Amino acid sequence: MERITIIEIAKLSGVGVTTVSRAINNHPDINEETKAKIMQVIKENNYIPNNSARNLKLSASKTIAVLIKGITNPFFNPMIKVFEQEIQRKKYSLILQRVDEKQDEIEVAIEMEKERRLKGIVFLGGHFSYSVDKLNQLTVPFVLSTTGMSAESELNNFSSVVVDDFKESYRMVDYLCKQGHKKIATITVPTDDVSIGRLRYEGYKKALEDNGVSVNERLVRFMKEDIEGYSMDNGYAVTKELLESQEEFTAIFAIADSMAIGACKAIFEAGKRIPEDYSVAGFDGLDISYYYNPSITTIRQPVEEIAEETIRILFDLIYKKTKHSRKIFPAELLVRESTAGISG
Amino acid sequence: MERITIIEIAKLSGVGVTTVSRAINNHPDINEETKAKIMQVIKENNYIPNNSARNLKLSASKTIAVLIKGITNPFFNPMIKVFEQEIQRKKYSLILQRVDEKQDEIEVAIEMEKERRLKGIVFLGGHFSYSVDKLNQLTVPFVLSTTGMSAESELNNFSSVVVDDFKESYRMVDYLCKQGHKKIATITVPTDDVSIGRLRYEGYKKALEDNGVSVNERLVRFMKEDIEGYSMDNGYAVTKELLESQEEFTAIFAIADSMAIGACKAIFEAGKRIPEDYSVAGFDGLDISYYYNPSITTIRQPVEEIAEETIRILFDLIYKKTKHSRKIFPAELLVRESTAGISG
DNA sequence: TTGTAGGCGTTATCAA
DNA sequence: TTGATAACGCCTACAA
Repeated sequence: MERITIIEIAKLSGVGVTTVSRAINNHPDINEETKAKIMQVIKENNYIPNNSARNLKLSASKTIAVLIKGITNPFFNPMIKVFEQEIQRKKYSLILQRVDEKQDEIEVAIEMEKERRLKGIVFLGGHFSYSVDKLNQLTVPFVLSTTGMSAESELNNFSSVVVDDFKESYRMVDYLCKQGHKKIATITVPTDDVSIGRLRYEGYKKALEDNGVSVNERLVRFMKEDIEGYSMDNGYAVTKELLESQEEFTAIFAIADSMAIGACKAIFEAGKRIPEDYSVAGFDGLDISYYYNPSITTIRQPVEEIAEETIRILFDLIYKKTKHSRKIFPAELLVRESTAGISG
Repeated sequence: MERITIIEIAKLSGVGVTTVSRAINNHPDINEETKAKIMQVIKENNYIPNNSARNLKLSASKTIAVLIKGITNPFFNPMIKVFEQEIQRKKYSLILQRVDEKQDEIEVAIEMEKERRLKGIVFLGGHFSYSVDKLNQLTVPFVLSTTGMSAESELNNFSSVVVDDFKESYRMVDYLCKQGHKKIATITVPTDDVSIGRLRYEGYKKALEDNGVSVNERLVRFMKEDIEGYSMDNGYAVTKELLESQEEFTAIFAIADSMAIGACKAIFEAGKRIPEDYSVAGFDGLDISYYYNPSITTIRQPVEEIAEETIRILFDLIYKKTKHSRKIFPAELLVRESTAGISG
């Protein structure tokens, strides 16, 4: 099976390559009959234009790339759906690109921009390490969506749509405190981590502090490095260890729903009940946090709205040449079955 | 920020383009010093080779494409990990390509093969509709992994790695029957569906039959068309309807774990218990089926092994020019908390 | 309405 | 060890 080019098609159709090109790309100046005939020949020979050649020649294509760090995270699923839908509605096409945990998303983006002639980029998840000279290589507009950022100073340099991880985390832990909990464990990221996990951890600490509870280091548990981060397995392993340590606690706050579910399993295995013996709280608002038994108290991020706003901003950037804009969505505290108040 | 080409780099380095190309691609015949100098210039100018031009020129690249139908399905997560790992180990690079539910994966593959000069392709999930002339357009080796196939006759025409969905489904329902269940409901795919869901449904019917139970149409429930297929939401909605129908049953077999979880929720909401009032069984062996409370009885597909075998076969096809080979893995019946026997 | 020819950025051939 | 140059397949002035 040899590859067939536009030239063959032209010969077979008895026309010039230009005409074939016109037929393919729906150009106006072409006789309907010749076009039909050409399309016929194309069908018969299973001709498919070579995209590399096309991209090489074309200066721009109507495509948006969405780079996802952690594509296996179910948190992104509803967002991806919105992206597909909205981008299609704008008659653009979407390239979904997974970025490895260790990969530098900006480098990937730079390369993609050249190869695919992108019109815009969405960075989904991960932590955005700021690097001016790299950023400057990105010539097309981009928006950060649910991406962690470390310092305030960075905020004005690019567009982003996020929730306030610190504040929302604070809200959850504050709620637990108000419910009478004083010994609140947490499953969080190692202290050298700089992702959103870090912000959620800070919120935890501040909430305890404001409620007159001092942080008990032995109740602060870090994700295991040798298990996939933010996974049920990790939450399970950490909680199991915590339970075995005999350190007393009445509630546990996992900085992600997935880990909260792992925590539940460990608690059940220890023969304890939720929420009678331990309250469990998560973060994100995954579907499974609702379906789990007991349903899990969590902070729901408005993922659809975030995704929609991300696209809106991106296209504003593309068409209206607007400046960077930054949107922080409020999240929602969903009190469900996995937490209860305590008296005493 | 203008795009910079190899020519600029050549000028800046005071050499010819060929030399620059050599430096980039680690060709042997090049002076180390000039190479170092060129690399320096490249760094300084943030030059990145244009992949379109490269692909256009190159006849082959060491890349494997994995096309996934339903990328949001957590079932594929562990498989993707294996693919990444194994393909990297072979010094190949991997392109993960999501395929829309409505898209024709073969067409996508054909286009990708031309554009990216693929060495091999893996089709993950979905249903493989057989089409000789399309298949013939695929000039590189490919393997179907956990992909549904409708007729026996198709089996010998290409390589595949699967479990026997019919048999494994049969095994589960047979187990339920042996546990004393006679009124077993199922959540399955609409009858016009031709995916793996179909095979699992057939297994259900056969098992009932062999156990002397006739199929009660009112206990055969189809996924809702207006809700995402194979989702918790779908399992929930269907089960809720079933419960409200007052039709009696003692067990429910969902052809996917996700739907089994939705079923559990509906049952809990109705104030019933699992497994005391209803047994619930799933299929796939997702992590969450273990973590759920109660843990869910399911058929675990050996996903890692399937993924490894898929890659092994693919590279055999590529290097050894072997003929099509077909591997069927046995799955495992995991009896857990969500099912119980009944006496009656 | 159609065709010719030049160029997109890269690599490979061949000669120097 | 290096460099000029011809492809790779497509699109688009420009010419007819």
